[in-house]
Amino acid sequence: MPPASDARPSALNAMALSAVIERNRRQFRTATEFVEAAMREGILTGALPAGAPLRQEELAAAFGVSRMPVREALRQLEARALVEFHPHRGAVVAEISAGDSADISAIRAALEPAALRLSLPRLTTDDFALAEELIGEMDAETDPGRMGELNRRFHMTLYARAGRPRLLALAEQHLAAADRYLRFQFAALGYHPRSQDEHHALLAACRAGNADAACAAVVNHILAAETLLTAFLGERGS
Amino acid sequence: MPPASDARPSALNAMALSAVIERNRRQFRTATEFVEAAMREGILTGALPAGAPLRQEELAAAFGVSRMPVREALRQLEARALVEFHPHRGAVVAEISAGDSADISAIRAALEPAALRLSLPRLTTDDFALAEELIGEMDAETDPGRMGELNRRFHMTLYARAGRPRLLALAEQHLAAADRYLRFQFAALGYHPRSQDEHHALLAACRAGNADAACAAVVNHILAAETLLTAFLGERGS
DNA sequence: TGCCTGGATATTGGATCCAATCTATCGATG
DNA sequence: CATCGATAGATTGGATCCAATATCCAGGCA
Repeated sequence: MPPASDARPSALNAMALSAVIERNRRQFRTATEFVEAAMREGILTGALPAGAPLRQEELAAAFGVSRMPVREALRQLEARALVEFHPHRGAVVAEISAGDSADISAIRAALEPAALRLSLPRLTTDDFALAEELIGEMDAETDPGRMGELNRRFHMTLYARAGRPRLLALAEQHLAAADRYLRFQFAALGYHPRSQDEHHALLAACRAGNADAACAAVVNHILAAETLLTAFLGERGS
Repeated sequence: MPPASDARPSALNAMALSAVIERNRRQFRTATEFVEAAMREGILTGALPAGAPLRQEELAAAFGVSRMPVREALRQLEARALVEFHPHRGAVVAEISAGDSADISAIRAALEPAALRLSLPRLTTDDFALAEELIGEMDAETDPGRMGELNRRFHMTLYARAGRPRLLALAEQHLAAADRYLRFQFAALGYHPRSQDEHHALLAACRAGNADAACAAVVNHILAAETLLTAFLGERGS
């Protein structure tokens, strides 16, 4: 049953998506790619909140295409566990939960140290400089969306030299998925300053070339955020 | 005219797919699910070889459906990196390469120990018995397809109690992807008996409740296969 | 003779149309 | 008055149809 009153708020606020839409209408060769990218960004940034019903007709109208590219995009997102299909009842944005958060954290805690260990020996001083710059930008950032983006770029900068495209894609995918949760926490609790300390510690270990310490720092960083978030989600009973 | 001089061998041999098709036509609620499952199995089992062009019309005819479910299925498989789209040139089964194999092995070597570590404390004697039975079946198996299936079930049995659905799905997905490569090696080199020793060692460590040893055994097992395969693929220059 | 150009063909990408089915409202009945 | 059932509406799943584009082959030209 939908939330009692408020029958169907048509949770798709075209407003939130319009920014994504307008930005890069021409950037993609096919409409399907465009719709897929826009919807993924919409889900990850929270413009499409968890549980929101995704009506094909509505989305098609919002994107100015027919239902078909929307359907194909939804299938791709289903394969990425970002949307769920219910037979003849349509698709909804995948729900978030404490269990799912723990799941994603476990995956991150497995993938990211592996990527870092492969990448670390090949990182250059330019990479370190970029990573440090990104930490600095995070200090000044207040918008959750930009913060997530900076955090993701910081992490991926350190992993970038791993030379394993699939591993990196998987890591980035789950880093982005974690963003959904971190944004949630960010909005409720505000920015946790210890995170920045962890970023500095991680970068320092990388600069020192200490792979074990760096990997430990990454895992610690991931699990610390997870602990914080689990407690928060647990309290809300969600 | 479709046949013409048969310039393109139409690498899709409906013969190979028919087994998959006939087996469970009724099992799926939607045609898209059915096509997606059948094609995924076809790719992973090698019935659809790497590089094979996937003509929508042809697949639709083979499955007895229209092009639309095929298109949606192809999009899902694209998201799983099993097929590649070339604009206006169609989709092909994703190529295999030494680099990709190393990529998948790196992912497995990261995910599977994590899953095992979570699962190990909760494994029951029944689980161990099933795992041992699967090893036994592998001894007698000669068909590469069944062998891959048994190997996958053996591994997943040990991870099953991790209680992390996404982590397990990801692990199984990459275990299946690795199967594509192992089948390749299997056909060329025959079965490598040391693999069974590794399976026994892994199971023994699990039974002893020694998480560190078990994880080390898994990683060793994965990397040993990878080393063998990389050498083989490297020789062929693929 | 070799290369470039142009048209024919095949195949995909996208739109529209139809059928199946789930939801919801409204009415009948115990 | 509550509960159950039927009918109407909405929405998805699938099929067919049209447009856009890449490939292929033939023919002309340097």
